[in-house]
Amino acid sequence: MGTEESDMKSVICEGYDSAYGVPTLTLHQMDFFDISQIFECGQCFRFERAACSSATYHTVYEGVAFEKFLRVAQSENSITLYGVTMSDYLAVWRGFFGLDEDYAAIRKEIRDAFSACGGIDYANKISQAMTDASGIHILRQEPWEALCSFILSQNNNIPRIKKIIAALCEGLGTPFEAMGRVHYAFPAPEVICDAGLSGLAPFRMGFRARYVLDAASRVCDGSLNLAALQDQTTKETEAALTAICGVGKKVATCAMLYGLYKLDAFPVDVWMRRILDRDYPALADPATLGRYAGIAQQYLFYHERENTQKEKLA
DNA sequence: AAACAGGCCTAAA
DNA sequence: TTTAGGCCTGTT
Repeated sequence: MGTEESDMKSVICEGYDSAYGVPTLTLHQMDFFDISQIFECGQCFRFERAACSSATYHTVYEGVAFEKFLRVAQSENSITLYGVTMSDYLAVWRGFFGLDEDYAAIRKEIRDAFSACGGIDYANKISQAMTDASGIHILRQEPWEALCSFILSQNNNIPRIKKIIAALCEGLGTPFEAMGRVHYAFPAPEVICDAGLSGLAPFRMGFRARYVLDAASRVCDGSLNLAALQDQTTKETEAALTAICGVGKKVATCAMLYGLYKLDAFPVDVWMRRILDRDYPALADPATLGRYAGIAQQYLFYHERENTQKEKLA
């Protein structure tokens, strides 16, 4: 779907940052892209907002993905990636950020799908959410990391999920140096298998530890092949994932949307249940929302969280 | 202090 | 096939 074409819309400039002593890549004309929304919509647990004293940029995030550290800064209509060359960008970050997708076209398709389900009323409601959350992209994360992360997310809150994952990576992940600091890759399934329950204990996963371990052992013994699942249908993949102890429909759907890039996967958690019952009662099955249903879900989720936060402050 | 947090498992109807 | 409890742990 619109690969080269959508890239043409942004102008890419290679540069150098003397403060960090690293190459940079700046992408201009970034429509429908907001790192704050992307990293605060609950899809990713390893990126945090960083201090930003620059006059050029208003927001900075830092984190690790694909065993690489990334610092990314955003201004009104451009982003700068630190420590990134053009080949890094093409190999990793372009896909990670979903910059090969045409979000304008996706949004149109989502609106049409909602219209087909509930008429102009539903179309207008989803359009409102898409306007408020217009900078959301679904990240292409590592399958194993996403699966683990969402196993850990169950009956848990985001700050603690982040804390557990950070501890897990520090404890078992391979360290590497970048931009003057030490960072940690997400530990491979083999490492988690070797650690066993006792090795995982320091990370305070609680009852989720044996779930993570079961997932890891299935990957290690070959009964679960995450890479192969990328080519399977969403339904087949869900069956394979829910075979893991501690992985139900919701966790499996998150792993598919965020880790296997199945954009039609529509996770229904307690929040989404509430939203659907209240605003889209005629929508019996989210699967009818088409191939970008998962992105629609993300718009709805972010929009809802923003509004409830505003209510709290008021 | 009791309840809750972006579910899932198990036991019991 | 659907429905209650309980679950590790940390916060409010």
